[in-house]
Amino acid sequence: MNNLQSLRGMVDLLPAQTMSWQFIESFARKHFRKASLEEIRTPILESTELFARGIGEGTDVVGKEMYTFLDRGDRSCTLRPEGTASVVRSILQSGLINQGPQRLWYNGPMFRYERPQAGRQRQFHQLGIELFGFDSVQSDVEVIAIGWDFLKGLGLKDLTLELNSLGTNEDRKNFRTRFVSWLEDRIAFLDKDSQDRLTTNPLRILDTKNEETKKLLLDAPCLQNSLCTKSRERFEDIQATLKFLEIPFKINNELVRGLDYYSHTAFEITSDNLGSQATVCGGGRYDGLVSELGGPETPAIGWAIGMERLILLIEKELNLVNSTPDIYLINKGNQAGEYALFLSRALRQSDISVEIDHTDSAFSKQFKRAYRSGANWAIVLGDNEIVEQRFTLKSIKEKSDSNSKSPLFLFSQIEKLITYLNERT
RNA sequence: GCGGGCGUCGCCAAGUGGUUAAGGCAGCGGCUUGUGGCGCCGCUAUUCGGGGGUUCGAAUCCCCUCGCUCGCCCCA
Repeated sequence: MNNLQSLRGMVDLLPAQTMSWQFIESFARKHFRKASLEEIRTPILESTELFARGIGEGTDVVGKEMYTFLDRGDRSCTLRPEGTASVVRSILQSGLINQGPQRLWYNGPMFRYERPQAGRQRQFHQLGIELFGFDSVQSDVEVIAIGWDFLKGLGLKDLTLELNSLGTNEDRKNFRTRFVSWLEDRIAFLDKDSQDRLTTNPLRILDTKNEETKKLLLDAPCLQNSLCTKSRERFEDIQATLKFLEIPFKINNELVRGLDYYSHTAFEITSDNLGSQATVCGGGRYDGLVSELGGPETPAIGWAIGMERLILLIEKELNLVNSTPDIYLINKGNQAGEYALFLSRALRQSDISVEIDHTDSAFSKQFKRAYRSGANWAIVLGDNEIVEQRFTLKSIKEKSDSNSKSPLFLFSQIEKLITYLNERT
């Protein structure tokens, strides 16, 4: 291997993959348009402070996963690790926040300094939506439904919607106090990771993978019991509304989103067809974020889909084929090459896609490539055609003998050819 | 940051101490100055991720290093 390689965790999207990406992106645009969401595009680079304040100093993302550096003016800059903080900053800066509720979507690269594995890269892409200015139960459910319908609409199966409520900041504070003191009494029975988290991020202990700790936690105080009546009723309303819409879900009380700004509704859509990183869509409500970043108190809710994970599912569950040209233009000889160029422009102007063979190699080779190109038709231009002022059209797809007697056309009759092709394809 | 697996041609690979490193795909040329997935013939790695060591002899054994990959952590 030479040393000109992409950086670790930064991957190229080769022609074999871009078909799937385009498929998802165009489906997303249609889907979001129907949901009356507008696209927003924000810079990839932001001030470090935005993420530190928005995501939370104590989180792993801010603590050890950010691509942060000083620019030439000694400002601390960070490649965005997620989209929400930037979107909030943008609507505050532009004043959109004062123009009524906002319904937005975005799509773009995000960066986190982690060890790559299946379904995780250092540069990855998130497709997300954010609604600002709504606090109703219905707005939560609409956001979930938009995500659910999007993934279902793509044709994916084996999806599970997992749901939890984190309550208000107040609820979580109360729970944290009870939970930590309960754990401190049993600290000796905790695994090492959980002991560490007791001081850094105790709520995440609920997510432990350690079997012993899991058993221990069965008797632990749970967040649900610390929710105030209002929070609890709200969560029940969410569930009832999802049932009304016939969107299946599973309550997962261990679901604790890793970013500080979440409150009330938290959800993930997972798939069995991913590796250990099973979450394809994650989101929730974050009523405190806008004010945290200096704006007016504004309720907000959204989600993000990991594009690479979605691609994994699409490639596994769907069968997309790369596009092929309509016509492969075989030509040999300098003059034929010039005519081929001329002809290709006329055809392309009529929305017919054409691939020209520029190799000037033996006709037999060019035919082989024509076949492999996947084109339905081949046009042959050589000395004979030049002399006789015509070209030969052959069907590649229908390989019958009659095609060798395909009609001939004068150069001046390109329109006839176009009509003919349109009728045949 | 911590574990496991793996690096032989553009791609997929066989080869586990002994003379010139299989094979397949793709590519190029020919059989066939101009007609189709096939067939046949020929060409394409002085070298096995990189560096050092052991040995008469290393792709094969040892050490170091780089990279990829899967998992932990965490998240999309």
